[in-house]
Amino acid sequence: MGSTESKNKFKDFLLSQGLKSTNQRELILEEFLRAGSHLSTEELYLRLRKKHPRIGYATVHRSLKLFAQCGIAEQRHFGDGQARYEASDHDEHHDHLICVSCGRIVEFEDPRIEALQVEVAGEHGFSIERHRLELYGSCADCSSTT
Amino acid sequence: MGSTESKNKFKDFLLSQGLKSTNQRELILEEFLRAGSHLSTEELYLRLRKKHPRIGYATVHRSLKLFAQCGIAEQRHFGDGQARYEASDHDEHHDHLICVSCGRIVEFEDPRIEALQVEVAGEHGFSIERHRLELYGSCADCSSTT
DNA sequence: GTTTAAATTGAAATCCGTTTTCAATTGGGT
DNA sequence: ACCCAATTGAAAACGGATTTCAATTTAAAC
Repeated sequence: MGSTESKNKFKDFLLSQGLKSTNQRELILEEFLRAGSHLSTEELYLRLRKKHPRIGYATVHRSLKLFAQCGIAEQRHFGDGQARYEASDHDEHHDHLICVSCGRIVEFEDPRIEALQVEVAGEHGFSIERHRLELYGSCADCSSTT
Repeated sequence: MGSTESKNKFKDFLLSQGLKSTNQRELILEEFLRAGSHLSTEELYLRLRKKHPRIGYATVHRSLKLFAQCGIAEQRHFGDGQARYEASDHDEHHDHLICVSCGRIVEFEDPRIEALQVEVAGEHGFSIERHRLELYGSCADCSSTT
């Protein structure tokens, strides 16, 4: 999903919900899209504060929730206790590789794994809505340094 | 891992660490093993309190951490914001199916998925230490009721 | 351009699960 | 029985997420 596309989608969402388009929301969305992946609320807030010191944490928090509601962002939890958000691609789902040493996060997808998940769930009578797959280990850089 | 086996392992662990075997720890371990799977600290605490009102929440919390340290329990997070503990089988790893409607948690394992995970990680230069796979959907009971 | 009602904002307060503090108690080696 | 270290439970502290509320801003109506 392109940057412009996300912005339009967000505007449509605001309109459809009777919500208002504000300067803060635009700034936060822009920084969110620019910053790239897997930011926590805190991290995004700190980045924004450099250029726009008057934006409050609560507004960043609320904006991220709106982004998630309207489908341009997704909330993730990687076990460090804080929520992270990523821009959503929507058609293509992906999972994550997380380096336990340096914290690097790599996205991947594998249709074979997805297919097996559906199969296994079916064997237990479940129909899957969504899933979470995270692989924790050492990335190439960190493996070689040890 | 059997109940007796877990208890012995815990006692060995306590000894090896210079920690003490106390009445509370025994009671908490027993209830934990009896209660079965995926309890939160709060839930275990409430169960214990019925029979042993003098056991404090903090002690339950600390005991669960000890169980995890010594390998007879594992901490899990299923996205409802609180940690859950399950008795660990140790040789056989398993993943989880979670019913989003009734909260039922089913364990499963699939060597084919595990193998693919290793393969995919390798393609990105990662060596896996551990992983987390959770499938969220509707169980048979809840699917039929809708 | 004004007016107006409703939504939004930011600072601070609150929430809620987790973890720590600390004085009192208990375990277990001597 | 004595001693010292570990343990306990109540309460406080913690940390991230969320809410409150008075002041401000939006945008629709006039």
